[in-house]
Amino acid sequence: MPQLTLMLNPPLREAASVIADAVAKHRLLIVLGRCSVRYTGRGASRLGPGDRLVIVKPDGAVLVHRPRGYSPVNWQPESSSITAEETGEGLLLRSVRGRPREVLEVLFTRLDLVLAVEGLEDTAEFIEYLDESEIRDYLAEHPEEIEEGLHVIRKERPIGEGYADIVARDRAGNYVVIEVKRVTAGKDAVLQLHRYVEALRRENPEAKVRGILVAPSIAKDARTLLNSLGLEYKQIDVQRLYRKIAAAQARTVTQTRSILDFFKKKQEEKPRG
Amino acid sequence: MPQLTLMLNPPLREAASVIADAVAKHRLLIVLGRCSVRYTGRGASRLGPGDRLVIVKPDGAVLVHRPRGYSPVNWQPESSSITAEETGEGLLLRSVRGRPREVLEVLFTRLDLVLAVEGLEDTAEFIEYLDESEIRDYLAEHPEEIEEGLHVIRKERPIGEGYADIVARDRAGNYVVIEVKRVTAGKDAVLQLHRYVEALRRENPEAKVRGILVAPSIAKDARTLLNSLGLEYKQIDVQRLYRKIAAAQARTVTQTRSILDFFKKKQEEKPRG
DNA sequence: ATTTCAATGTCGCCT
DNA sequence: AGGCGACGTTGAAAT
Repeated sequence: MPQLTLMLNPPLREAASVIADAVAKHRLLIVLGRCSVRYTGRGASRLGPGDRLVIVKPDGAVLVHRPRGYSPVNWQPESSSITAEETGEGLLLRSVRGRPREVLEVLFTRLDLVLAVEGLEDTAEFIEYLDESEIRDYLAEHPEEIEEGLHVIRKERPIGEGYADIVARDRAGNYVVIEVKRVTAGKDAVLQLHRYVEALRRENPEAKVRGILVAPSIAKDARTLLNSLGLEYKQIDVQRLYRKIAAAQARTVTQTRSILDFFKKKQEEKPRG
Repeated sequence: MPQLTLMLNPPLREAASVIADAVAKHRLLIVLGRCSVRYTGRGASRLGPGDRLVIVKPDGAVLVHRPRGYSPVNWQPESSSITAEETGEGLLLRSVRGRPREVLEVLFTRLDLVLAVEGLEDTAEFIEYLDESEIRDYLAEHPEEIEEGLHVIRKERPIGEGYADIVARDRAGNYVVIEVKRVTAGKDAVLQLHRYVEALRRENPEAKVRGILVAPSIAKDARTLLNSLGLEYKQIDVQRLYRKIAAAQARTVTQTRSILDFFKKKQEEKPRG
């Protein structure tokens, strides 16, 4: 059970030592109060006084959140070194990152709440489904989803400066470079594919090399660009593929972290779904 | 002054109504406790039980933070609709986003702290310096930093599908497309420049079009690609440019949000720096 | 609403 | 440590 050290509306001086102690002992620290923020590093920013929530994690990550929005207005990644001290202007929380050198300073002029938490336990594994690699791996196993007669040579093939998702040969023996996207493909995806096709052509000047962009949809301009580059587009239904992936895994040995877990739990949740 | 509603180690049932009330009234909500997390939407994820910090902002943004790391393990952007209720399994906090449809569920089995905050005030303007546009604008005014004799035609010129940072003519009358980066340029930057050069060539088949990538450094492979595409690279010293930008602004009319403010404050801070 | 691009992007993987 | 690409990228600006 986590142990809490809590202060409500503490004087700055009193809070300073508690905060300094908390960060020194790598506790989770939560501070709510009125502050100004300064950041200098890769970029630079200033933020005048306002009520904000500041979080310092046991690993040294710092987050400054305004009352609105998903993203912190300022932050510092893990392993920043942190100090806290009372100055003439207020309570200064200072976080310094080494490489690249970046400094984040939060100057509190009023504290509403200071909370230090010790003994947090969180060892659970974070499990993600439905990412691009799952689609890519399935399509590599089942290239007929893209085109009949495709024979996969390899996945994640290093080509030139990057990696082609899948390289295959078609029925006629031509090389086929396949780029997979799980979201709408833009021209960046088209150019990525183009680059791999060109690189493979340079490697095999005698061979014909096709390029197929596989995605649930494609932006209009990206489609135009794709056509002009002589590339092809194959639409896929991501949801349908996920179901197939789950079904395929159901037929194989039980795996941990299987996409099956995802559908199983969905099932339990909504027996009528 | 913000008003706090605080509960320590509250029973789930009791907390449920407080939490539901807080989110309904768009208060900042901070919850610390043991929970599991499920997300389904563009992707999908599962996270087993562990101690976490959950934040619900007045605008409906939701953040689930583990004890380590900068980024939330799960989240929901602003304007998600949120409900909280006690179920047989625990206290379920549910956030639903409309388009795209995404559902985030946090199931608490133990609560260490529940805090609702009303009346947060934060109207200060967030001021950023040293972003790309500042470099671009300065270079457009001082193209000699890139090459002697350059004459800028325009900035942010729409070309093909995007915008070239700067388009100029060199001493020989050739078109010069300039792409500016404030960080190490990768091949994406090279390809971006290449695309603009090609587009301008199509627009002006008779003209010679050069392409210059301006960046503090360039990745090795990106350099190779750049060379093979017949493009050029001009190194810049970003810190030196910033100083020049500040100096240039010092000579012009006072502006709000000037980079000068940034250096001024630095000066005050370190009179001997 | 869609497209495009920057970002203190962050994060993970690989060399 | 550097390069590379995915990300539930997010966010802003322009069309």
